[in-house]
Order: sequence, then structure tokens, then C-alpha cells
Amino acid sequence: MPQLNGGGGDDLGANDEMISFKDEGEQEEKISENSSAERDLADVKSSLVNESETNQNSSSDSEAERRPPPRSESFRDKTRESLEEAAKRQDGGLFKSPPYPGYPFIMIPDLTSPYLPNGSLSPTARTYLQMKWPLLDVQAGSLQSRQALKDARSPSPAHIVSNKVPVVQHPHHVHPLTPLITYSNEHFTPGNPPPHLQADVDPKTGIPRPPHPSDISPYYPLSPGTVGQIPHPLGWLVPQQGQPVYPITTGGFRHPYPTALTVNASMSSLLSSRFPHHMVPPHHSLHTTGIPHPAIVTSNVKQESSHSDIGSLNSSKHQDAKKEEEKKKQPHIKKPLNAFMLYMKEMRAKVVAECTLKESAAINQILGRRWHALSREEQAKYYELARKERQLHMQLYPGWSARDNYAGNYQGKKKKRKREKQAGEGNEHREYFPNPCLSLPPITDLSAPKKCRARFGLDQQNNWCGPCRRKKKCIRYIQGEGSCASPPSSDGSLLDSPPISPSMVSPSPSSKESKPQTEQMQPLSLTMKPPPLLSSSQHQHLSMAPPPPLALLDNSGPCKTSGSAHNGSLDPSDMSLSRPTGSASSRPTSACHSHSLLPSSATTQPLSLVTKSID
DNA sequence: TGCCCTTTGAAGTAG
DNA sequence: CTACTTCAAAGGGCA
Repeated sequence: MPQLNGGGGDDLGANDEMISFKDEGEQEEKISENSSAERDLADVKSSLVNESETNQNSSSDSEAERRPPPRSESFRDKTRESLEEAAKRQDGGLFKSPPYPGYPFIMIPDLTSPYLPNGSLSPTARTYLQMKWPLLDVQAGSLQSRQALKDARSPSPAHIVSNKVPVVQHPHHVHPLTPLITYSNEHFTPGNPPPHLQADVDPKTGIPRPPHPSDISPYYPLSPGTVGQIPHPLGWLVPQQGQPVYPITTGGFRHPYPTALTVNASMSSLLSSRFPHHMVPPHHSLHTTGIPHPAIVTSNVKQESSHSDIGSLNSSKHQDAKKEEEKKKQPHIKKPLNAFMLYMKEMRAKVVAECTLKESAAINQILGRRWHALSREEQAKYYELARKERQLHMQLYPGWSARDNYAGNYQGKKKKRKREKQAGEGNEHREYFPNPCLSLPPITDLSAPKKCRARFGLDQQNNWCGPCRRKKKCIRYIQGEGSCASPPSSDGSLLDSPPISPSMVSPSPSSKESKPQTEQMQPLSLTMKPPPLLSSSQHQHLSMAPPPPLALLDNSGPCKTSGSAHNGSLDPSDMSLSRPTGSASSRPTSACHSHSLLPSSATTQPLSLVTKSID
């Protein structure tokens, strides 16, 4: 991977400092162009979600009724339209700008499924496939090509192979930065064959395949002929040759829904393939390849629900023992990943490579910023994925509840008790970026500074409190004052706080000065969430009115990259999302150390980390 | 070994 | 309804 050195040293710190992401610059540009378009981020987000929901609604209105949510044509059509549109847009500037991502491409998840406990592959091992519409209609049956592909492929993880997940890989057109996971809506297609349809079984593997190519979603990238065995980030989620992947019966689960999913053959096979035998609910038509479902961590299916149902016998008295036992025995069904998590999984490796950082906390900060820098469409992609994953999860584990994973921690029980922050602290505004890579000079609102780490940065650890040095909870952080070393500015900003990290602060001396300055440095300072204290009305107001200081912060990186033709598809609203506010004027136009991190990525994933004041 | 850090988002709980 | 909490991933660091 291209190191981010912008001139910078190889060492982490230096490097980080210098890193800037082009995409941010692009984002900024957008912002500047659309400064007026500020919208409430929250609204935007919700709109994204809604869109996604909407898409699916057409197909799944009454999902509850028809358990096997038919994912529908409508959705498919829409998606296809979107894709086509995207493709068209890209024609002009083809990958110059972050093509929107995903559409034309398929992201193949690394072999290590997020849920697979023992993933053997590195997270980075992700392949992005380009989707070509034309390929979509490939007949599923082409064993030949499939075989060929198979042969050509290097050995895949056993589970994968066994599953024979068909994925088409087009090495040549892979776009590094814009992976997209495509779902085959088919999975949910109402018309899917009933379980018994396993009839269409892969002769070789014995694994059921999609009944008919025709069912394959139009944009389903995988052509049977070119099937590869690549896992998807949502690996288990990835359709196999257009077949529904998820349907699973709830054998050992709580069945909130009566029909519990009409599992369709493909799903069954998928599930079976993902679950170890013992994990698979006693169930009829599941295939057992011994592959656990990603969401299941332990060896046994968490059947608490069913257990509870069945045996309320075990009442409280056994609970403790029971819990322990369950802990050990029961598999832990993990929460489905949300949009951001999906994004993180996908991008983490990239960021790591760029920054040479390995610390997840730092990486996550970067990713968080990048996330905000994403265009609406890009985020929408992930929201959609997340939505699907949730649906899938729901189907797989109808009785599962997030509460199940609380482990009794809620309200102060056992483990992780995250920071005890009190209301008032308002962390939301914290903007410090310890990681040089972020280089975003931070501190925006700082009424709620973060921990010492965040406040002082890695290079000033001498200022950290003891616990912080030990990576423990910051003792200074706890208090609303939030002041570790230096008190917040009179205006509430921590601008006068010690510079975070040299790298972050960057050359510009006047950090204190100005919000504007700060703003400039703060590429993505905005959080999508409205300030906690704002009432909805206020919130709304904000969206309409000139952005509050905080909002202003957003100027992200100045680095406008060349051509950021960006996505032509973006509409003004897009910007609002990525950059809720921000005025062009405040943003430095030229100041950017943009060292492009990634040749290819640079265009797409701009995150201008470094901000230097102009002049 | 297990928690912390850090991010966003979803979902649960408490008031 | 609002506010708050937990947990998803990740991996280095620490007790």
C-alpha cells in the first residue's frame, strides 16, 4: 500500500500527520459548493435509512406476514436502476471519482467472515469484483465455467470451497476503493422455490443451487459461469448463485413469527453450510458443511429463547448456573453489523495500510471521519447493506434480541461499563484526533474533551493522567469540565487546550484563534448526531439556520483533489450529508498537504487528514 | 485473560 | 418520548 508520507517520515507519527485523504478534499468541495445545503445530518441519515427501507418496502411491506420476505422485484428493479444510473454516470469520469461505489462492483468479503471466529484470512484479503450487467443473466447452470473458475482459483478456505459460493471475480476491473456488496434480492424473492427445491443441487457439492437463473437478480454480479468462491463481508449473506442465502428455519430459536421463514432451499443450504452441525438447529433441510454462521460465535446455537420458552422451568434459581453454562455452551449470536461497522470492516485494512497504524482505536477514528466524508450515496450503500444484514439476521434468528447479548450488563452489571460519562459532558462534540493520521485538528467543540489521550495526543503523553497512560479510564475525563490539562476556552471550545498532537495541529499556529481556523482543520468534525441537548425543534432549526459553530467546523480537508469530479451523481443534498455545514469561504482551498495516500483511493476516499492553515 | 480504547449505528432499558 | 447503555469489529496495550 502506498504509504502516506507526505513528505513525511516513515514513522508513524510523521506519517500520520502527513496523511491526508483526497476524498475529503472532494467532500469539501462539495460542501463549499453546497454550503447552503446544510441539512441536518441526522435527517440525512435517516433519509438514507428510509431510502433503503423504502426500497425494500416495496417488496417487504408485509414482511411479517410472509416471513420469507420476498425481496422483490421492485427492489431489484430499483437497485438495478440505480446501478445502471451509476454506471452511466461513471462513464464520464469513470473512476475518477469515487464511483459510486458500489454499484458496478461487487465486494467480495474477505474470507474471514466477520462472524467467523476463526477466520484465517486477513481482513485485507478482500476482493472487489466488478459487476457487469451483462453478466447478470448468465445461466446458473454453467458448470463449465464454474468449474473453470474454480480451477483457476487458488485454494479457498475450506468452508468457502465447500459452499461453492459463486462469485465472479474480475480482477482487472477491480476498484479498490469502492467495493460494493451486492445482494441478490432473490434471496427474498417470493417466488423462490420452497425448501424442497433443493432439487437444484450442485452435482458436485450437493449443495442446492438457485433454481433458475432467471431468478437471479439483475445486478447479481455473479455469473454462474464465473463463479468464484469468494466470501463476502457479509459472507454468509452473499447469495449463492442468486439463491436466497438466508432462509433458515428457526429450529432452535424462538419463533416470534409463526412461519418462521419459509426457508427456501438455498437459504437452507447456506445456513447449513455455515453452521456446524451441532449448531444447526435440528432441522430438516439443512445442509451441513460444518460452517458456522458468522453471527454465531460459540459452538452451540444460542437457544436461550427457545429454552426459555420451553423451560421456563428453569426459573431463576438455575439462572446463574444456567447462564454460565450457557455462556460456555451457547453460541453467541452477534449483533448484525450496522452500516458503519460494515464500512469499517471494509476499509480498515486500507486505512491501516495508509497510516501504518495498527491501533484500532486510532484507525477507528479515521474511519469515523471517513465515514462522515462519504457521500450520501456511499453511505446509503452501507445502510442498505446493514439493513439487509439485519433482515437476514432476523430471519436467521427470529427470536434473537440484542438484549441477549447484554450479558446482564445493562445498568451496571458486570463487564464493560463504558465510561461513566454524565449527561452534560456532551461528548458529542469531541473532536480530538489523537491519531496523527487523522490529522484533523481537532478540537472543535470541546466542551467535552476527550480523554487525555484525545486531548494531548500521543506525543504528549507526559500530560496524560496515569490511567490514560496505562490505557485505562481517564480520571480527568470523567468530569463534565472535561478539562484535563487545560480548561476549555471561554467560549467553551478547547481551542486553547494544548495542541493535541503536533501532527494534528499542524503548522498553523493559531490554533486558538479561531474557530474558523479550527474549522478548517476539522474536516469532518461534524457528527451526524445533533447536539444532544437540542430539542427536535432546535435541531430542526439548526438544520435550517446557519450552522452553529460546531457545525461550522466542518471544513475538512482542504485538499481538493484534482478532478474530483467526484461523483457526478451526487446531488447537493449529498454534500449536506457528508459535510453538513461548512462554508466554502472558511475553507482553505489550497492548503492541503494532500499526500495522496492511495493512488486509486485517493480519488475516492478523500479524507483530508491534515489541515494546514493556508497561508 | 480480559478490559480498554475508538468509531457509528441499532436496539434495548429506564425514567 | 427522551436519555442512556450495550454491543457489534478490530487489534495493540495494559493490569
